[in-house]
Amino acid sequence: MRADARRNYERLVEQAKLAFAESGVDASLDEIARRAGVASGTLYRHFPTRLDLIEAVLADQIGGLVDLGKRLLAADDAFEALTTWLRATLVHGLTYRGLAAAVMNSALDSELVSTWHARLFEVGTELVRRAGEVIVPGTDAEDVVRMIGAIAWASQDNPDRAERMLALLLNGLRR
Amino acid sequence: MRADARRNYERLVEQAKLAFAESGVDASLDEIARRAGVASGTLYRHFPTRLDLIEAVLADQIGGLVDLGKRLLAADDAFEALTTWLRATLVHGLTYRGLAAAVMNSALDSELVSTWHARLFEVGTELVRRAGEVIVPGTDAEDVVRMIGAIAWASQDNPDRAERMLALLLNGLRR
DNA sequence: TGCTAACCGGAGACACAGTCCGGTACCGTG
DNA sequence: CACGGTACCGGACTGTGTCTCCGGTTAGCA
Repeated sequence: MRADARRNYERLVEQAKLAFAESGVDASLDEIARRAGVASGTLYRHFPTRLDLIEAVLADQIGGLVDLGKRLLAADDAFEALTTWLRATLVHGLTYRGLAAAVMNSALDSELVSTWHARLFEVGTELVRRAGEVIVPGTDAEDVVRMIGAIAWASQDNPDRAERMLALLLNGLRR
Repeated sequence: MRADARRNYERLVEQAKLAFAESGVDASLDEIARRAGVASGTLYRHFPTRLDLIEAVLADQIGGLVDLGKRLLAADDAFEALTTWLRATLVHGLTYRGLAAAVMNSALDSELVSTWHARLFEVGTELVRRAGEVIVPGTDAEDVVRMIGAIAWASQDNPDRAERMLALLLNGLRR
């Protein structure tokens, strides 16, 4: 990658962070480009879709979550591990307004796309399966993962509500 | 209302039903107007917002749900009544793709708006409160109502998933 | 230093929600 | 029945945002 390209990439990620924090992940891409001092064509070249930009912005956070998930896969208490992962993922989903919707609509429903979020949810699915003996029999792992996305979506701007909804889900998962 | 206005209103509702069934409630309003043989200005005059059109299309269904809810308020088994309402509302939320999102984003988050859906959810909130002695203490009624919306949102096009998620919620509500 | 391909800027195409003004249709009254 | 007035109409137009594409520029390599 050329120096100017790298510079523009970094500027875009930086301005996207600010814009997402201000008005959610649905912030205008043109506006982000303008703030970064690049043309909109440049933004699309680096980030063909909005999710690409989102994931670039959240790369560190998602990477950390995937790592956490992998560590939890080695934990003894499967339910506790699952709880920790669910909570961490829920908190992640609340990072920016609209993030849960963007991810659920793009990453999970486009089975052709391999994304960071898809990897994150794979780990989660594995944690659900591993807890299989201590949760309600027949629980579909993907259901649980989607429930977290749904809770994040329904409780945007309200971490307390998110926590309460998570408690409902956890209670519902118990045998 | 004049005869031509009534005619146009009915045409719009009819075409909206078809368009929503085809491509969800996010179908282009211009396209619906075109299909109804009226100008887009006419559509907006009758239905200032998309939710107005949605509710006109679903007036009968929502009315029936509100009636059901009121009947359930008189039922002896509060948990059973709540379960019935939650399921009926969830099924309603799956009527059209995107309906849950449209409703949750518009009706519940705009506290200034009195809509059919707001009334539906009021009844639900009341049913949750009424079941207070048989569900987890401290359960926030609005949390539960929003969970239904969230489940509908996360399980679009997949009634089986919706049912499983509802089961998780119900299990989570039990003491 | 010169060449070339990676990369850029930004005008423009496209889609859609929503507005507004001159024209038309309907309905009520005489 | 005819007329007048207002409810209602059509559709051109505006605004916003996503996305494309072509001529111009820059960076990196030989």
